[in-house]
Amino acid sequence: MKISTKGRYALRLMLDLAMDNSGKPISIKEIAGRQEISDKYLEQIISILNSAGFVRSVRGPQGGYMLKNDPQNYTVGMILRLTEGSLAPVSCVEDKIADCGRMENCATMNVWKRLNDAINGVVDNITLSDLVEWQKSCESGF
Amino acid sequence: MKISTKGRYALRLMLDLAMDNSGKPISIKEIAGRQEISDKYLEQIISILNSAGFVRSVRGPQGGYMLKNDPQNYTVGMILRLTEGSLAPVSCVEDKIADCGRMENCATMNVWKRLNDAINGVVDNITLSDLVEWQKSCESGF
DNA sequence: TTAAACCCTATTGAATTAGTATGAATTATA
DNA sequence: TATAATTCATACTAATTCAATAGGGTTTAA
Repeated sequence: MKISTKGRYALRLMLDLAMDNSGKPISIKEIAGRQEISDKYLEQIISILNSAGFVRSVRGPQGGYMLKNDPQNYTVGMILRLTEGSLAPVSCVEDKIADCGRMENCATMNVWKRLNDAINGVVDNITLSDLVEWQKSCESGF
Repeated sequence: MKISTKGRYALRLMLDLAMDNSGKPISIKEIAGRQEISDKYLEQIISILNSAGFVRSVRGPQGGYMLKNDPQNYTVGMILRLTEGSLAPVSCVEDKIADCGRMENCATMNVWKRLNDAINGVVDNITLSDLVEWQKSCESGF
C-alpha cells in the first residue's frame, strides 16, 4: 500500500519545474542534482510525463524541460495516476471494471469504495500551484 | 498502491467469523469454501490473526476459529495493519519514523500526510460490526 | 565540429506476492 | 484405542514488480 519512487519522484520533478519561472528549460541533470535522484532514472520518469504532454522538452545544449501548462492545471492525482497507474486500493473499484464476480461480499466492497473516495478526494484537490505555495512558505520559514 | 490479498482475505475472514453467532468454532475449510479462497493460504493468514489474539482457535475435530471479542471491538484498520503492515502511503509518514532526511521537500510531505490522514480516517472508523450490518442489509436485498 | 542535452531499450538484483507442499501436533468420536 | 478432522509450523516456488543501471542513439547550440 505504498506509492512507489516513480510517483514520488514524478511529483518532486513537476514541483521542481513549477518552482522555476525563468522561462528557460531545465535539464534533467540539474533537477536530479537538486532532488538527489539518479538522473538516468529521472530520465525514464520524465519521458512518461513528456509523452503524456505534461511537459515540453527542448533538445540539444541548453535544452531541458518545462511545464506545458500553468501549475494550477495539474492535480497531484493526474501526476500520480500517470506514473503509478491507478490509485484504487483494490482493482475492483477501478473505473473501468464494472464487476469482479463476487458482489456477494458487498460489505468489504463498501470499505474499498470509501477508501478510494478518500484517496481521490485528497489527490484530486491539490494542484501543483498549491504545492508551490506550500514549498515557498516552507522555505521562507513559516 | 494496492491492498494485497492478504489484507483483503483477512477482512473477509473476520467478517465471516463475525457473521456467525452460533458460538461454535468454524473451520478454515468451511470459510475457505464459502469465500472461495485457498484453504492453505487462509491458514497462514488466520495464524497471524491468531497469534495477535484477534481470534481463538480450537484444535481437533469440530475445531476451528471464533472471534475473541465482539465485532465492534475490531476496526478495519486493526485488521489491515496487522496483515498488510503499515497503511502509510510513504514510509516517511509512518508513526515510528521521525525524519527521512529530506525535510526540504515539505510540500510533497504535506501531500503524503493528508493522504495518510484520509486513509486512516476511513479504516479506523469502520468496525467489524459495521461490516456485519452492511452485509446483512446487502443480502436481504436493500 | 564538439559536446551538452534529450531519447530509447535492454538488463539486473532484490524484494514481494500469492500461493503450494509437506508434515507434525492435537483431540473428538466411533 | 484407532481414526480422522482439524490446527500448527515451516519450507519452497513461480511470477511479478521495483528501482535502478547500462549503453547506446539523436538533436542542436555554440
